[in-house]
Amino acid sequence: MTVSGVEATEGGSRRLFDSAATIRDVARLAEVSTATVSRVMNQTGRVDPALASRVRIAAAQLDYRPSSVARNLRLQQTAVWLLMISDIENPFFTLVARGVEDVANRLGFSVVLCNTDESAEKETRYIHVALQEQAAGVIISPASRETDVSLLVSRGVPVVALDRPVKDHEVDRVLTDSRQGAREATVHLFEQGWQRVACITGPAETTTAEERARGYREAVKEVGARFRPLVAYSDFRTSGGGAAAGRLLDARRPPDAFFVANNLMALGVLDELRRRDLRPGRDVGIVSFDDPPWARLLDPPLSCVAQPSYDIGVQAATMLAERLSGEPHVRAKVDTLSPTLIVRKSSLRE
Amino acid sequence: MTVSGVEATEGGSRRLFDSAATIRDVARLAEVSTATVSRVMNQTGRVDPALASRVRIAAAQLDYRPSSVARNLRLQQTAVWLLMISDIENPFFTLVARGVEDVANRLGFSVVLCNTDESAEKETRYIHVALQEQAAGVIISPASRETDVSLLVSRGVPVVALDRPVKDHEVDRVLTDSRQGAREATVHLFEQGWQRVACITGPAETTTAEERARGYREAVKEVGARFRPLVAYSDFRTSGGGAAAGRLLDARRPPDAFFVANNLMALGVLDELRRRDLRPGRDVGIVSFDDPPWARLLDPPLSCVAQPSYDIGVQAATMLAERLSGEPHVRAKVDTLSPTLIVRKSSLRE
DNA sequence: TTGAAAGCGCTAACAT
DNA sequence: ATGTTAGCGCTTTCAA
Repeated sequence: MTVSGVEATEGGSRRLFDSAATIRDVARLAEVSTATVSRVMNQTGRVDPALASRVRIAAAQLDYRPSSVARNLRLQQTAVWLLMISDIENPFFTLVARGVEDVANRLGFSVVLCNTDESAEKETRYIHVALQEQAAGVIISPASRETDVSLLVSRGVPVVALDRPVKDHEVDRVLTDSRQGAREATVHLFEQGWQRVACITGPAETTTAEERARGYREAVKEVGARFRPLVAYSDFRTSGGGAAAGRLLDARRPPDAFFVANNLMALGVLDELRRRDLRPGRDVGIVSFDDPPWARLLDPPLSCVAQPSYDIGVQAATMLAERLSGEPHVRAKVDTLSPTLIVRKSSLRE
Repeated sequence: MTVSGVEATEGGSRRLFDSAATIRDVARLAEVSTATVSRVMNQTGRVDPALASRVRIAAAQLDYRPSSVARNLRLQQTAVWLLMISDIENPFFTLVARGVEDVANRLGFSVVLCNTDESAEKETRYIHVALQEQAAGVIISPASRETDVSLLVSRGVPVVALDRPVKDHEVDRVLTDSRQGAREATVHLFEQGWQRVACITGPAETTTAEERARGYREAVKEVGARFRPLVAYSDFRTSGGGAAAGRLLDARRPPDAFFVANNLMALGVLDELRRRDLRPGRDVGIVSFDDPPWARLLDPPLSCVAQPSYDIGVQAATMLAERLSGEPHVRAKVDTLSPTLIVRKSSLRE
């Protein structure tokens, strides 16, 4: 933006916009040096109370707000965190974002939300943005396990991985025990008497997708099911989930139950089931990862593997804050939170 | 963050982190002046092809990325837009955000998402952030009609209001015709034979809440209903919607149908109905504003007044871009989009 | 076409 | 305790 706009007119110039007061304006008005103004504003160094109050009055009078741009340039650091999430439309991530934001704001940091859309390219772009804008720290839910944050790490920008780990093992991370959640959900479905439980998971590049498929496979083995695990890889999106369910149901031996690896895909699966007049709890069993706000409202209500989304955000933010204030040399911290199986009617047999 | 970290050790110092290459490093390596490097990087001014390629090679070699912080300070402007939305958990706003983002990115702007939580205080804080960070422009969904963006306007920062107008009438805005949508929805409910249609709307400070209540009232009058309009003011949140529904249903003469002014509150209302064993389409009629992704999945599916959310974002972003490139003196533009009533089973009588 | 140099607004080392 | 001043990395005028 143009902070101070001056328009040339016949015989002179006219102010279009107020221009922001600078530290020099304040210094002039308070009849002190800019150094003193800086000291007063930042509460650094000792300043005579009389001078200090003159400065404060001048600042107020001019509605002075320090330019963070200039400050950042001088300090070579900002108070901004970049939060890169893979899908802003996924309620799991919006809740995580809230957790991050709440902690960050309390500590005086601003959070910039970036949508990577599970795209490695967008991800790379945003990593460069973080570098360019001198982000103080980055919290990222990586699009794939190949996501490379070494650029950030080598420049000394603390990184915390969320939901999924990154290639670089020296990066802090907060994860959900996907495997365990998936296993519980699958075992539960078998225990309810469903015979052929299938799994619809996300892209194979993501560890969450793999771990959830793995937990499912373990469960299939554990209960001694007499069929090969049925795993459909999809994309963690609504449409993908529906399509995967369609394919599975069209097979020669269709499943009679689904463990779906996230809430967006569950939406698609449910849609497909409805289209085929298959009622959860009667014709098919279904459990989804995540516990979106609408899960309880469905008829029948949707059984879920709930993650502590908000807490995941809080935890990640806390870790980042520790890195920023603490020793840079302690080993990477890993925090694994446990999901909870919430049994509702969609997984029970009527 | 500390871009270049040097740690003192016994008898020397050791680099901890790579430090970013600056324009001077590139100039030195390419054996040209910083001015030339700048000209090459920005494609401004003519530069001898030989020099230019030397510069490009040097830049690549050093993995040089211009510091946007320094650039912003020099130019007194950034390429960042602030998008202030009132609730990140509301799918309406996340879709809007996508629309804004897509346009912004195409034009080379970054979008910073800020959550105001319908709080005037947070809103004010973020307005100051925008000023301090020298945002190129601001798109805001104001918490109330008292929201004061004059600070931005007077400093020449273009503002576009979204979903709701702001006090200052000279601000561009893109709105949905709430009144019309509400009227249609209410009339539709009456036409289906529901007798006492109530309205659950948002905070009275917001124009959307008022307009939706107004459309409802007009409809009540229009159909010649023999009762005073039943309007419950709530907070646009899930819990608030449920509470409002509870109060209405506990009254001496409870309603038999609801027009709910947003999707979050509808979630709460539906929850409350279920708790009371009131089935939409059989015991009560219900239409909600917004068309969240889960609306079709409910049983019965939820009738909605759908807004073109994504397009609203696109439109707002386009307006902002026009302001940034165009004459600052044209009058405020207002764009009002029409919502669409989508009839599903929740509003029909079985 | 190219380079030297000023300056954006701020902080901090140094001098007083 | 306060002021002077250099300089963060960049763009741009001005001079060559």
